Amino acid sequence: MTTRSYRQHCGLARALDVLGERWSLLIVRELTFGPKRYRDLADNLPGLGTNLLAARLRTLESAGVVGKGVLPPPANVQVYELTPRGEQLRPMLEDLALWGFQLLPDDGGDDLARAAWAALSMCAVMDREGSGDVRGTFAFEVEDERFYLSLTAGEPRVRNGVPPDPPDVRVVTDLPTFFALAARRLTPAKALRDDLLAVDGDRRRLDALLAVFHLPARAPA
Amino acid sequence: MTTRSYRQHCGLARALDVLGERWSLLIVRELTFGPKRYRDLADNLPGLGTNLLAARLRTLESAGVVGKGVLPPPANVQVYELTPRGEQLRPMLEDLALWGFQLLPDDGGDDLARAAWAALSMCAVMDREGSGDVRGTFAFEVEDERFYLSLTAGEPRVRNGVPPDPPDVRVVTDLPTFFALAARRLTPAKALRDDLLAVDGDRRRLDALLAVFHLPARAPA
DNA sequence: CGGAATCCTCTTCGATACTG
DNA sequence: CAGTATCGAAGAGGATTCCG
Repeated sequence: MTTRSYRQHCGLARALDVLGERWSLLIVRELTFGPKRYRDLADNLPGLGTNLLAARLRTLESAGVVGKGVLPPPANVQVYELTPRGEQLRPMLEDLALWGFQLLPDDGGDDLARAAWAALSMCAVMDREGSGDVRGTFAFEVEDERFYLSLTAGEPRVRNGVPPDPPDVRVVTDLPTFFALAARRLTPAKALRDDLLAVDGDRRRLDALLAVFHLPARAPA
Repeated sequence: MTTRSYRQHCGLARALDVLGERWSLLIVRELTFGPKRYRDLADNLPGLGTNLLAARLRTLESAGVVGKGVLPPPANVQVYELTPRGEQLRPMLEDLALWGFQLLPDDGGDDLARAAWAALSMCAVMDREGSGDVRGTFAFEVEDERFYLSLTAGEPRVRNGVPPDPPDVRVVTDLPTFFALAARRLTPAKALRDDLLAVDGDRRRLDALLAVFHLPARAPA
């Protein structure tokens, strides 16, 4: 498996030698949410064959973008995680996500959707335009997804799993409601009234959070 | 030719549906230097088959990233150029170029090298870290390449061809010397002494320009 | 059972030849 | 000059099997 190269002495071409193959950047996206095991990566990337996943991880590892780690006991399982060099890619992924967001159809069709992916774009917006005075840790449970958004210190971040410390707000909902809230087609108040949403903690923090999320408008091709 | 998609309702995945195929971002890179004809694109992207180039241009065009234009008379030839949506990609290309730069081998091997590609990274550095009080238009003639760097108003930019107005400084050199200057392994003074470089105009401006170009250090894999 | 290597089919890529 | 047509080679996708 001799890795293909553009053979150009150019930073962009070199970056694409490492990251430009199919699925590579989506693997990096998954790892921006925190360390993941092989199986979880495969589950979040349907269509990616197990042989390719292994090959991509090998390529990314030898380029110093991802590394293998071991979760602390009692888990003791092997996980893949971003190295510092991989973490450097986060702002580029966010920029690309915002750029691509304008090309997304309003209706997702039957495409796979994950709330954490939308949360990544939200972080990107807050990174770039500030998050006002919204602070705190927000734990989300959207169908089978568990992730949390921390706006405590530094940059906003989405991480998978449950927060290490009790969150300020805990939000339980389903995927359509989450997307409707993010797109501001629905207010938390109305979602609560219709029993589409459950909130633990200070609800006003959630209102404040959603007020900052003005994702860019979508423009059709 | 039904264009392949990741089928994920995610901005990044959508961006990669459009830009993630082989060669696409390098085509965009070429067009960041200004409008180009089909042949010039093909010449700068060896290894890219003409059928693929046509296919990529079609895909990029239908995604609203590139458009067809016609050069003003008497040229009257068809060119491809970035649309505003394509121009939005410039900062991401620059970020990726800087990220990939650290992975470039010191010795280019027998990879294709272009001075304009290095100039793109230089612009990226100046974009991010400021260009001090360096101002002006710098025309470069590096072997068969003609491009210019403008630091007049707004952001630094590299464009191919010759500047519309007479440049403040005109620099003629060869590729190894250009790279040595950019990497600061060589000073303009010494290059001039060794007859590797010719400068028209205020030479101190060139010194000032090169002083700003501290490209990131390269770290091997 | 999770983490991969193997096999096989299908699509895409890359190079050349060809056409308006 | 600006593409289209063609074809062998390489890569992707899916199922299955192998290892620990």
